Amino acid sequence: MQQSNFDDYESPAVTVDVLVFTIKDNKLCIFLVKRGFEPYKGEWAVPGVFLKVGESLEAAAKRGLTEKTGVKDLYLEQLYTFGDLDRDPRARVVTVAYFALTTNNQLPEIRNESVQEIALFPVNELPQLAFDHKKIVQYAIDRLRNKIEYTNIVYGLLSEQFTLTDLQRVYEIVLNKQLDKRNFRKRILSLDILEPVDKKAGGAHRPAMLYQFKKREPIILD
Amino acid sequence: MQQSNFDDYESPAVTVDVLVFTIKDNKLCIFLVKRGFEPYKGEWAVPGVFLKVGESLEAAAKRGLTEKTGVKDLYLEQLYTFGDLDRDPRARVVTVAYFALTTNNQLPEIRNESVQEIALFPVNELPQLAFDHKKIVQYAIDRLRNKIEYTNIVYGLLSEQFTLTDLQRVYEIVLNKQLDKRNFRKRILSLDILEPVDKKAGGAHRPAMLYQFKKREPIILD
DNA sequence: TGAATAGTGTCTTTCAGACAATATGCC
DNA sequence: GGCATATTGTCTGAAAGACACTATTCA
Repeated sequence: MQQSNFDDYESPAVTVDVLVFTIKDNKLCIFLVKRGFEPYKGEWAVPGVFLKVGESLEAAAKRGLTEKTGVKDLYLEQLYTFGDLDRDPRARVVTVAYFALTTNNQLPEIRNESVQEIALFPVNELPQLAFDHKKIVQYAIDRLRNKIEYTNIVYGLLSEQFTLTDLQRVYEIVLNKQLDKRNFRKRILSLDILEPVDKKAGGAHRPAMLYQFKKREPIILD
Repeated sequence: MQQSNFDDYESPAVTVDVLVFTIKDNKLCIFLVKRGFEPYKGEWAVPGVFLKVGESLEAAAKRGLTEKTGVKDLYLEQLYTFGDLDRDPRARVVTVAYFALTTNNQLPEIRNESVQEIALFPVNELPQLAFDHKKIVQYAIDRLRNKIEYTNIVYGLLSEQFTLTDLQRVYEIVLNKQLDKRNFRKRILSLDILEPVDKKAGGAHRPAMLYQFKKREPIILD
């Protein structure tokens, strides 16, 4: 970045989109909003906000979360920046996409006139999406599937205490495949990122040991 | 992204910075430019350009490569988007960083008045850098070191034909550690991404088999 | 005591890593 | 023949994957 005269250039607009994932009814779901304005009015889209000049990217992502979905995130990470020319029919818009994981799968009240409706969609049953949002969602799912293999970010999809069966179920839902119970437990416990809480879960049958993450912050494993 | 009135928002400026890596004198090096304008006039920086409204991010990255360093890239990938508030003392600037790999380590003529000088620096002997570019360079090096472990992008640092010793040397330079010759060859050949060219390299002693990549395009291994 | 879930161990295969001797071409 | 580089295989330990039975609690 060298040029010193800013006025020589017309700037593209910058937005920050947030892909919020959660688990509901044993499905990996994403928060989407139904647009209240043109373009794509009435269509479903990933929630997003315009970046303000006095606001960091991450702050904008958190604002988008709160303003549009009411969700407080547990895990937030920058995904990718999408800047194709024809993404937005109105003008040139570059969007910095973030993805977030949360255990809060309650739908908030709509707090913004730009949004007609908010809903959770299973990622396998997505509606038609505005802009290039289908591509962005798929990119995020791929990232999530990769990243739970070598980090501990799955904590963002679990309440503080959980059984190993709960944990395995989350992995199976995200990866969309079944895992062997013994191998899963062997591997997870060998990572040394969990600690038993020594309480038992109440339930209809044999209670399971409860665990929690030693640290609920991102760790790269191995 | 919902708001439909663009004029409600003042846009941050958007730049695209390009981190071009190559190997010279058995060192991993990066192209840097000495700035011709304030701020940071006379300091070294990563080459970059303002994103034009009618230009895709990748096109801007390629333009930056050519305008500032004359390099034609072999491999180009988006790195990360940096948007801290205080990155640029003049105004709010969001930069989308790309990193590129090339075998061309010739210094081009300076073709742009915003650049006083162009030079290659070994990544272990970096000068003081303008803006937050030190952080960005480190981020790119980390990405490169990770990514040559599970992709074939090292092809961007090698001429079309090379010996296994050449290839091993590149890995050792990038990773900054020595590798066992037998294990390296075993692993690389088992990946099935190389093919022998059946010529021999001229040299002072026993000639080595020449290889080339079956495909010189990004592949994720395993 | 039956139903449902929790919890556990062995064997095999694969991959990474340590390690050194022989082969070839050129001078 | 001497030198410099190329090329090759075995052993060991660790991790991943296939696979099935026992233990515990509650109704």
